[in-house]
Amino acid sequence: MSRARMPASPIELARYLIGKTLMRRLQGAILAGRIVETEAYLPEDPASHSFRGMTARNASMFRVRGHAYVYRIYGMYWCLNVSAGTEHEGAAVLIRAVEPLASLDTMRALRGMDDVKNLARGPGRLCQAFAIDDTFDGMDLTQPGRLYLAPATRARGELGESTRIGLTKASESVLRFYERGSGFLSGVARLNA
DNA sequence: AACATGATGATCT
DNA sequence: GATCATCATGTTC
Repeated sequence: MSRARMPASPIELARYLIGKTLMRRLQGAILAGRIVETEAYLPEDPASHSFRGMTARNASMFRVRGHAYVYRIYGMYWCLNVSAGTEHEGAAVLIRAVEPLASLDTMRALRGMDDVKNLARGPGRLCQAFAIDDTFDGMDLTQPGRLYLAPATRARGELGESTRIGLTKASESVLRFYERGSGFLSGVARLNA
């Protein structure tokens, strides 16, 4: 995916990434998923890790758009973001869910379960299904490698938007985006209408 | 102490 | 099937 074609606005990037493909090379297998749900996290956003400036953990959020920001949540899961905006801006797009497209059996093995609908729905599950951890933090996702972004495999459906999920701060901001009608979304039904 | 979560089991409709 | 409470767990500030 070309960085030049990625919108410089973090919110626009969150919308742009819906429908695009997340690719993962793993021991000869190519895992692929269609991004169906994202959230934007902005510099002046109390819920954003970048809100209080750059630290060792969030440094990748301050890179130019298209780099991975991976962090650990609740002591047991990883979450994958795509850095957004310009260098030093401090924004990111959280990839919250993908629709599995290829190497589903590898994902099933990594997740320890069979149901396709639940393989990669939710940021923690997604990272487990794609074997993503902190070794990916800071990686450029615009170039083919262990993990990268690729064009959509089919036309995108209608875009939906809602408040973000799981937040205590800034929970009213409408910064979550998803492909309407997808059967692979996280969150509750009323947020997916 | 809080946390950008998910698995599980209880209690509904 | 939906919804809700509970808890496991490590890092950050």
